[in-house]
Amino acid sequence: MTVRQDVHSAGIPVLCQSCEARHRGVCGALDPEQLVGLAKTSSKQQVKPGMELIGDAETVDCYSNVLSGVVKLTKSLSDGRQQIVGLQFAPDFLGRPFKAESAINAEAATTVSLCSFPKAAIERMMKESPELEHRLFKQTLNELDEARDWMVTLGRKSASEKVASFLLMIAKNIDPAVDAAAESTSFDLPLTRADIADFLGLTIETVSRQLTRLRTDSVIRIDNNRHVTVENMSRLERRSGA
Amino acid sequence: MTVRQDVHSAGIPVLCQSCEARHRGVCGALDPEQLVGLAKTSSKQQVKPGMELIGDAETVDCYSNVLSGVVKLTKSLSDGRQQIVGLQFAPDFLGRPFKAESAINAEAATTVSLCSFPKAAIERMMKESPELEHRLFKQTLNELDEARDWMVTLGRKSASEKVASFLLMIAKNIDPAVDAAAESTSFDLPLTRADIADFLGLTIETVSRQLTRLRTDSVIRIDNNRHVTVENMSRLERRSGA
DNA sequence: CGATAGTTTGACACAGCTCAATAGGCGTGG
DNA sequence: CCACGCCTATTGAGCTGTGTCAAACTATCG
Repeated sequence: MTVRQDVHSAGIPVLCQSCEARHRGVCGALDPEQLVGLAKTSSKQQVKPGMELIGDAETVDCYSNVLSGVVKLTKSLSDGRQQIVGLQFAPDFLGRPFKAESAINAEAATTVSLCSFPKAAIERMMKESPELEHRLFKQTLNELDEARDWMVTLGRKSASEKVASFLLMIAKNIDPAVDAAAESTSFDLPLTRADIADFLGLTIETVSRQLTRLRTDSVIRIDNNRHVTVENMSRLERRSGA
Repeated sequence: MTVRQDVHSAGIPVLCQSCEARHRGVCGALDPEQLVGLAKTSSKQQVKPGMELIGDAETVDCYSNVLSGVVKLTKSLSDGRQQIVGLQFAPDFLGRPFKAESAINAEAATTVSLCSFPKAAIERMMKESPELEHRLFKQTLNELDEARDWMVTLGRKSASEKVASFLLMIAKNIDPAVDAAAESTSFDLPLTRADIADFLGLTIETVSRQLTRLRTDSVIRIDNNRHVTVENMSRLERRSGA
């Protein structure tokens, strides 16, 4: 994508010009002047898979935009059982407003690039600009809708339906254009089998068995453990239980 | 509770004067003038258990405050399997801002009293008063936190831990003062066994068995099927898996 | 007092878990 | 280029917790 220097990007920090968070994310709420102010204290960073971004019960002092990659939000029981309670893709906003301590863990599932700002800067800007708070509110409502969708999956679907639902969700996130009509799609799984298990409330073994079942039934193909090709979208959808 | 006509309630509609939603709910964001405006179009109503408040995929044209009782938010799969994805107590706000259609069902679990307003009135007021939107945002963040807590319960806890967690949650909601230190508490279950099963992703039978196990282990007592006395709060907590 | 809806209890089946062994992918170093 | 080791994923065998189906029990209300 070429960065055009036209009326729309006049006065916008270089950092932000081609940034997805400005187009579809929360930064879209800010005018050039505010962007400049924020860009002064913000910093881009690249994070390797497995790195912890926010620790449970840790004081959080920065918020971030996810620019690429996938972040997993997890919660754990005292004995180590873990559950993924959310996945964040670009250009999601990462952080829990109005709370000093995080109740969840955030960890890079893939290589992730982030744009981080000090907590205080965002909170000041939220007071000045109702539009920013409005955008964050809308994202939170979407996350709540997603969380509730997954509660149905966790509570009421069988293992094979869970795995099918997961693949569908990933396919739709990677390529928002795909739907049941599409013949086939293909993508890299952003999660390991262990992560998928933590996301679906299953064990690694069960996830693996269900994936091979989908493979032997030629609903999907799997290459190199990570690359999935959905051969037949509508059959996958029928297996998702929705 | 007597309604005092003092400086704090000057100009406030009679309807709102002793209303919990004005004290702890979203109406606290409104000034007397706005309350008067809203009260003109609002109406209190009483709803019997089992009544549907919002239908899935139905156009919603009113929002409500829950004034008493418990509302269950549910989602269903096409074959009838059902999952409760949220419970709302007074003074929660009921409704999904910025969306014409609801993706979930809302149903009275107990007798519920509501204060309802036209959707348009709230949305107009939200534009005028950032403080109102701010309160709704905060409630949504809390609901998201709760939803994620339950995802751990749904995905990773055993049936007995689920039932214990459910009893703890209800106890804390009925009497916010109780904690592990408290010797015992007692309350009426706002849900039937079938509802509890739908909430925990279990069957009626499993819920029943786990409740009798808690009873025979004298962690709780049950009278008339609905009234529960927690004999030993900390033992219940230990069984909840947290 | 019977009717109805909700709840409990029992016997059995099976989906998904556990433990254990094998296979495959990938980077390192010879 | 192959050999090795590490990590991740797959496959198998057996077990167990929870679901299923059916029957008995209880509360509530006309």
